[in-house]
Amino acid sequence: MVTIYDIAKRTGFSPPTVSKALNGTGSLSEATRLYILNTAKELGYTPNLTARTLTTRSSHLIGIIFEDYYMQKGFEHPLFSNILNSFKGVLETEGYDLLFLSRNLGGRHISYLDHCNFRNVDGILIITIASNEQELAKLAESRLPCVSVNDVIPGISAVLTDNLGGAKRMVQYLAELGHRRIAYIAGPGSSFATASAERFEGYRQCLGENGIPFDPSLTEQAFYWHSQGGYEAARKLLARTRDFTAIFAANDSLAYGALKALEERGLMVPGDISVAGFDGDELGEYITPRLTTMTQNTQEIGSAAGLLLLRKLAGEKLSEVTRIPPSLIIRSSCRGI
Amino acid sequence: MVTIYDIAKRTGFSPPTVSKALNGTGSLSEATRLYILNTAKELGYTPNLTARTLTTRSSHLIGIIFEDYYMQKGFEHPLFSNILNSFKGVLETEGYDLLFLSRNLGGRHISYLDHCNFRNVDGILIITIASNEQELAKLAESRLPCVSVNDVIPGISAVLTDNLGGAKRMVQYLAELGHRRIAYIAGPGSSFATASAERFEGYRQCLGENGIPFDPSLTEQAFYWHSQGGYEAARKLLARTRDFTAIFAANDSLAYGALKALEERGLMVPGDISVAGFDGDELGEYITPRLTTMTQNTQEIGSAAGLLLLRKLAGEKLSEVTRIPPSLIIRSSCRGI
DNA sequence: CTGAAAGCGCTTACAG
DNA sequence: CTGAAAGCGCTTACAG
Repeated sequence: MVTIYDIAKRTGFSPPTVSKALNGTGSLSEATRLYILNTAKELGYTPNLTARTLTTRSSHLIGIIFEDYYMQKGFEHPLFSNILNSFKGVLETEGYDLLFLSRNLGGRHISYLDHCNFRNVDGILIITIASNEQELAKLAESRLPCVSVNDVIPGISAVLTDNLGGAKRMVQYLAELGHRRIAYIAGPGSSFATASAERFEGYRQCLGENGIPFDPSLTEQAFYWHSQGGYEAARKLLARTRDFTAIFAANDSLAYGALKALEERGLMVPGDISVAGFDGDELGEYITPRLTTMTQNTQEIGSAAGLLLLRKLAGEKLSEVTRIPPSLIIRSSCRGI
Repeated sequence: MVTIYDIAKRTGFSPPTVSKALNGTGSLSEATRLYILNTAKELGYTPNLTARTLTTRSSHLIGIIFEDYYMQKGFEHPLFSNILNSFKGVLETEGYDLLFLSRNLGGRHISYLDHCNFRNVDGILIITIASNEQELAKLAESRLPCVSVNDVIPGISAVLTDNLGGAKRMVQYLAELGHRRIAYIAGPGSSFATASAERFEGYRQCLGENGIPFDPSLTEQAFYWHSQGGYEAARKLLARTRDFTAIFAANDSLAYGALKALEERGLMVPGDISVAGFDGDELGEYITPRLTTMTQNTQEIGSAAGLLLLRKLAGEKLSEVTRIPPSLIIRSSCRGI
C-alpha cells in the first residue's frame, strides 16, 4: 500500500504539500501539483479514506435506516428498491457510499445514533422505521443531516408522496365511475404511520366532497401492510357487509389480499366489485385482473431526497417536507356502474 | 464525543489499559476491568471504529458487489433481496456492516479493488457482476476474502444454486407429464453466465436421459434475463415453429414474457402449452396461471455464503464451491398430456 | 509557494 | 497487572 509519504519521498516534497496537491487545496505551483499527481499515478496511490476520516471527521458514508416490521419483506420491499436506486445515483456522484445501519453490532444492541458515531457517518436516509420514538428523537436532536422518504417525523426533513392528494384522487376516480359505496382497507397504525393516516384522511375528505356520507362499517384496518393483512381485513369486512361496490386498499399488497378474499367468496373483480390499490408495485401489472393503483414516483422521491441531503451535507440548515405527487394508473380492476 | 483518554483521566489508568479493558484483551485485574467498563458506560463512551480501523487495518465492513445489467432491475432484483437479507443477518452477529461498492466515487471511475482499499473493506460478497474479467481477476488475486453467490468465478469461493441439477429436475418433471417436444428459452450468455450455461446443459442432459433428441430449433436465447427478453425470444420461437407442447424458460422473468407472447398468439397455458420457469420469485404466485418453477433457496444461499465468508475472514484458506439444491414448486402452468 | 509540528482516537509490541 | 512510546495515514493551522 503506497502512502502519501512514499510520494513525498519520491518527489522531494513534504507530506502536507503532497496532500494539498492530491486534494486540490491550498496554493501550489502548477508544476509541483502536476508532478505530484503524476508520480501518485505512477506509484498507483490510492487514498486511505479511513485516515482521512479520522482527521476530517467526515467519512463520506451515508447510513441507511430500513426496518419493515409492517411489510416483513426485507430488501424486497417495493419502496426500498426503487427509492434507494435513484438516491444512490445522486449521492455517488459526490463521493458518498451507502452503509446499512443496523441496531445490531457484534451481537450487541446499539442505537442508530451510536452506530453512526461508531462509523463517523455523515448523513442518514430513513426509508422506513418501525416507530421507536426515542431513537427518532435522538436522531432529530443530533446535528446529523437526515432525510426521511416515507414518514413525516418531527424535526427531520422529508421527501414523500402526497398521500392525501393521491388517496383523494383515487376515490374521485371511483366516484366518477359511479361508485358511492366505497369500502376502505386501512393500513396499520403506529406513531408515525404517515401513509396510513394521510391516505385514510384523503379517503374521507373525498367522500365528503362528493356528498357521500362516511360509513365506518365500510372501513376495516389491517394489522400489516402485506397481502395476508389485506386478506384478513377483507374477510372481516365481507363477514360484516356486502353493501359496497368498490374497495380501495391503502396499498397494493393489501389489495392483493382483498382480491383473494373476494375470489374465495365467489365475487368477480371488477364485475361485482371494483378494487384499487396504492403504491404502484410491479406485481400489479401481472395479476388478474391487473390492478388499478396510485403509483408513487419513487425515482423522483429518491433523487429529490438525495439532492436535499446533499444540500444539508453542504451545511445548509433546512427542515422541509417536500411532497411528490403520485400518478393514477388505470388498469382493469375497476369498472363503471 | 468521549474518547479513551477521557476514561483514562477519570479512572486514573493509562489509555492502553483502558483499551485492553474495553476490548477484553491483555491481562487485567477483574477489578480494574470492571471499573473501567463502568465509567465507560457512565461517560457514554462509544468507540471510534475509524480510529480502530486505522491501526488494526480491519474495518469490519463487507463490500457488496451488485450489478444487474442483464436484469436491469436494480435493487428489485429477486435474488439480490433475499440473499442479502440472510447474509446480512449472519454477518451482523460478528460485528460486520454492509457497504455498497460502486465503481463511481465522486464522479470518478475507480475499480472495486481500489474502492475496497479506500475503505479498508475486510471482505466482499459478489451477488452479480456484469462480467469484467480484469476486475474479477484483480479481486481473485488480492487476498481479500470474497464469496460469490450467483457465478462461479476462477479463484473465488462460491455458494450457489445447483443449476444443472435443478434444470434436469424440471425437464424430468415435464417428461413425466408426457411432454417430449420441450422448447427452451435460454438466458443471455456472457463470460461468467454460470446460470445460463448450467441450466442449458441440464436441459440437454435430461432430454438425453429420457431418450428425447435435442432439437436446436426448439431453443431460443434471450438477450436479457427480464420479461421483455423472454417475450421476444418466445415470439421468435413461435414464428419458427409451433411443434412443441411445453416451454421451459431459464428463469421466471423469461417465463412471464413467454406467457405474454403465448397469450397474444391465442395459445392457452397450460391447455395448449405448458410453461415452467426457474428462480421462484414472488410474482409467480400471483400471475395467471400460477407459474411452476424451480425455486432457489436464497435464504440458505445467503446464510451459507455468510458463514463461509466469516471463516475466510477468520483466516481459513479455502476456495470451495458449494451447491445448494433448488426446490421444485408445482403450481398450475404445466399439465400432463 | 512550501514545510515543521501537532493531532485525529485507537492499538501494538515492549518494558517493568 | 500496568504504562511509556510509537505508529496507523492523513490534514490543519501556522510559519516562513
